[in-house]
Order: sequence, then C-alpha cells, then structure tokens
Amino acid sequence: MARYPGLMLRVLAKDHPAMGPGKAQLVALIDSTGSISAAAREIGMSYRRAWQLVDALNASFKEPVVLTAVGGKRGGGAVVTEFGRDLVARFRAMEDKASAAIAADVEQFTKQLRLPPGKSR
Amino acid sequence: MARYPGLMLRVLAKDHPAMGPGKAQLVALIDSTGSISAAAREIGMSYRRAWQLVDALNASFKEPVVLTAVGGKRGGGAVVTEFGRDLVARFRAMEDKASAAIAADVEQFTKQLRLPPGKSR
DNA sequence: CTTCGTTATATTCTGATGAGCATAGCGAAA
DNA sequence: TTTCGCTATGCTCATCAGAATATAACGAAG
Repeated sequence: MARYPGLMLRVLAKDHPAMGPGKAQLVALIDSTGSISAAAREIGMSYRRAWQLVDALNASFKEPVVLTAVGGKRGGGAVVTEFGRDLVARFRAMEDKASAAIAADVEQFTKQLRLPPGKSR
Repeated sequence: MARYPGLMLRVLAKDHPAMGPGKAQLVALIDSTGSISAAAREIGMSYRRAWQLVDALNASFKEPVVLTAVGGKRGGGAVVTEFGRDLVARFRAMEDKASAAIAADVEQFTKQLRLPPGKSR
C-alpha cells in the first residue's frame, strides 16, 4: 500500500487523516471499476469498510468525491467525480514531491535500519 | 503532536513506522530531561508506553538511540546518544523539506475541506 | 543499610477498531 | 413481476493497543 519505500504521507484535517495512501488507492480503484464493492474486493477489503471510507471522504470535503447510484443496470454503481479524480491526482503529486525532496535522507535512514529480526513501532 | 498543519510524515521500515512525530518528540524530551519517565510525564504518556517506544527505537536501528542506566544517583536515567540526536534532527529536517515541498498543495487541500461538523478519517 | 527515583517487566483490564454477518431497498432488464 | 448485483446500514464478535497496576532490581547518597 505504501507507494514509496520508506515513506508515508498523510494529509490531515484537524489532526485526523483526511487523505492517505489507502483512500487514494480505494478511490482510484472505484474510478477504474465503477463500483465500491468491486474496488473493495480487489484490495481484499470488506465492502463495509470501503463504504465507510467513501462516506468519510464525502463528509470531509466540501465537494463530493464519489457519487453512488443504487439499483438499476448492474445493480447500481459508483463514479468518482472530477473533483475526486483531481484530489487523488494531487495527493499522488504531493507524494512525488515529498518523496523527491527527502529521498536522500530516506535512503540514509534505511541504511541505518536493522532489518533482519528488528521489530518496529 | 503534528508539528506541521495538515501534514504527517513517517519513515517506514518494511511498512512499519520506524520514526514519526511521536517518537521524535519523545526522544527530544528524553534528551532534555535525562529520563524516560520524566519525558513520559511531560507528554502525559504512561512510562510503560514510553519505554516500549524507546525499546522499539533501539531495536529498529543498528546503533542505539537511547542509553539507559538503572539505580544510582537519582535512581538512574537515560541519555540520548549522538546518533539518536542526529536521527531526530534529520527527521525534523525531513519534515521541513517535505512540508516546504508541498505547502501549496496542502493549503489547497485544506481549503477544500469541510471543517465545521465534518467528521474525518 | 536504608532510602529514593528510576529502569525494566509481567499481568490484567478496557476501549477502540475492524471483520463478519445479516438485511433492506433499489431499479433496469429479462 | 422476478431476478440480479450493488448501495446502504445495523449488529455482534474478535482482535489489538494502550492504560492501569504491580513488582523487582539497581546503585549512589545519606
């Protein structure tokens, strides 16, 4: 899930994570599958949890991130709004920038890590 | 605890956090107080937890981050190694760099957040 | 040799978090 | 009007993290 080795970035809203690697991946998958449940299935996440994340996203931002439709052709579906697509793109761009900005430091860190048996946290 | 508004950075070792804002703060306080328990008290953290974090830090890195002494004058104490001090300094520098690199994006994000009643996650 | 504050652990309790069902409702298409 | 797959949401249970508590050991200082 971490797209960058040795780095995790989160955008916070009043110290609670509003956007992170997990949500970004989920939204991207909803975008490509057109369904919350299909996206959840791909990640191995329960539909429940995926829906909760989507709900949190829509509640966190002024504009909707994912629009859903119930019933009808194929039972319904979900589409990512232009705003949502942009959100994910921008978040990933932020990951890129941050990663590039501290790449050298990260490498130095990882060199000093004891990987073998080392637990963490 | 988040030193940067709207941003949280973590350095991962095999997808487990090896260094983050919390540990950095703890080590810094151990450095200034000379004691794990005193540092824990200041943050309002249980000694147990603080000790666990220190233990994890020492286990994560090849070199020790905090050295401890038991008994003796004032009951013992803990000192941050030069390596540990450097580790914290470098982590904070990374926070600075990353924050600066994406400051504009973060601001745009926060503008689009619904703060009032909005829950998050 | 007693006191004192700290490190170092084990044990237990409890709250939060997510997983896992279960179920209802929906609407296009057959 | 029946079927189908998906959204939507409630409820329970297991699991885990952290808090709280308890104790042991230690060694300088008095």
